[in-house]
Amino acid sequence: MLERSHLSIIREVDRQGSLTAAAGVLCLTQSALSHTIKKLEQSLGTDIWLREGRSLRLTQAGRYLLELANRLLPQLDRAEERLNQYAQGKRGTLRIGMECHPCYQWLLKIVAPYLAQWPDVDIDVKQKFQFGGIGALFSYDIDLLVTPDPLYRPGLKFEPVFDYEQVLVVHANHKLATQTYIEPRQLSSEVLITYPVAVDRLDIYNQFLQPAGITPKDHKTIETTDIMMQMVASDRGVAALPRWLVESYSADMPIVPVRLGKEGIAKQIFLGAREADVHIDYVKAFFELAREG
Amino acid sequence: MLERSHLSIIREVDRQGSLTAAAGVLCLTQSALSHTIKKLEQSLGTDIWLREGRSLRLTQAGRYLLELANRLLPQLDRAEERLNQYAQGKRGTLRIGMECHPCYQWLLKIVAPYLAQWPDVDIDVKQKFQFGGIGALFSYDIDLLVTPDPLYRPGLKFEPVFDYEQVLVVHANHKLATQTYIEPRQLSSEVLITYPVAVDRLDIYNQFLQPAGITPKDHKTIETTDIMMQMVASDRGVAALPRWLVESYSADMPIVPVRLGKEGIAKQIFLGAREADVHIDYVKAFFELAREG
DNA sequence: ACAATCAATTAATATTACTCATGAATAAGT
DNA sequence: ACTTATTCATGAGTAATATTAATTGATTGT
Repeated sequence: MLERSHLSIIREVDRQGSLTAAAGVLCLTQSALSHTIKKLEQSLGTDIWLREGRSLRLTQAGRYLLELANRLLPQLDRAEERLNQYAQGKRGTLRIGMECHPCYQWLLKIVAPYLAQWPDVDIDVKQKFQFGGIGALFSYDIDLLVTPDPLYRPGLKFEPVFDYEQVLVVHANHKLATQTYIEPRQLSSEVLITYPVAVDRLDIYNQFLQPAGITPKDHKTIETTDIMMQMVASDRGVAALPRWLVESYSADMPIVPVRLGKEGIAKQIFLGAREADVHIDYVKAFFELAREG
Repeated sequence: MLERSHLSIIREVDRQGSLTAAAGVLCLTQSALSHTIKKLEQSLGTDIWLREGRSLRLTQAGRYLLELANRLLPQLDRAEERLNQYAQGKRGTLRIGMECHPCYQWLLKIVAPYLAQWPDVDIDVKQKFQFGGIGALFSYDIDLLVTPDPLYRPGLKFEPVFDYEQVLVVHANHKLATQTYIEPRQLSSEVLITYPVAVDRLDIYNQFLQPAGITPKDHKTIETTDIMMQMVASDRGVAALPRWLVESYSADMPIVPVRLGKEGIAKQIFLGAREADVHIDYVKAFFELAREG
């Protein structure tokens, strides 16, 4: 079998011009080299060098092998270098899962400085999971999970990364726009726009409408935050979103936030990872940036 | 040091899904494998697999190594094959991939004089590629590619080797047989016979029918040129083929070529190879013969 | 709860690779 | 022409490494 060491020998003999010199560079005795190449030539069934006096000249097969060595060895060297980076936690791919539509804007703010700080780490964001975000973490489809519902299970670690208030967003001229806060029944005549996820995972349902036994007049689902805001801005319905997100849009659009219930709905977003991974440098760094941001 | 055997192990464990099975294929005991990979992981300083119960899952470093293995091992295999041929006094084997059904006839014309000129070179023709002809070139499954769609990428070299006109071939008594050229809509009542490849890779579709928004009455696919010609000769349908090919059949069969559109469809066939190979004398010679032929 | 399967471990053994000492051939110096 | 130095090849002994067989512990499926 043609091994890497054989290719190294062929390259080094070519560079040094003699077995003895090559042996020195390769940290072997001349004898060991001589034995090795003899065995190699036997196993290949063809000579690699023509012995001319006390010097060597490559055969055709030898030239071919030298070419191969010059092509493959650098790749192997680079691979080892990279593996070393993996080993030291300096390089990797962070696959981030998002279970929270409006968090995307927040993530972007974290990712930019992160990429600058960790140039050898790639980031990949996924938003669909067959068995939920937790399942995706366990099955190694993702490495980090951004979610409002942490599920504390052995092997996983979650940490709150930011708090916010979930508010109702309505058109500036909407009849609810001037209220300090609204009650559930005031939504029974409204069109509610939400992201397309299961109803029981929407805070406005499970923390506001359902306890009061209210359903809105109509319920529409929209994938993207931008479009959702525009629907609200054209008074086609109301939506429940983070206050900070609403405020970032309200400068450009006729929309206003209204508190949901007297106390408001307080929310937290968590960042989760497999416990086994949290000690990795570039994972740890992401948590730190997330905590600050 | 990352050796070839390590890459083989990583690839085989991935293929077989378990150490025990891989050990069988690699002619090792399970224990030997376990020892080897443990040592490898230690020397790399990073795990390659996560042990989950009794199964293994690749880490990021492992996935990287698997990729490396899939890229390098075929090259090493190929090299050994080649050295074996050197050992037997052969120059090598030219493995030619064909991505163009009717080019087979053209190839045969080149191959005959080539074999006479290079008695020590064997020729092998392949027609199916898992990841396309370009992929087959990169992964060293083939050395030359005959294709109508050259993809100029670093490391590859393509050269046009012949031009021809793609024509419609119809039965001699067919109503279209006497036309100087035909328009797309004239095919809407015809049965079109093509090779079994994706529609968007057929010139008659993407250069003739689709721009005009026409589809034929029916579409049948046939593997072999001979049968296709016989179908046309028995007036069961029409086909689009190179003019020179049609003319080589038209002496024996009642078929005639008809121009597709006023200007006709001009086509070029390219011969491609890895840049690293084009200087090899017997590869260069093939290019030269192809250019002349 | 049981049998089956898999990976890890241990200790003994076999194989391989290396070194040292030496020899034969070649090139260079006097 | 005769050293002298250098280079590669060889053989025997040894050190290093790889492999095996047997066993354990854990996990999975029935």
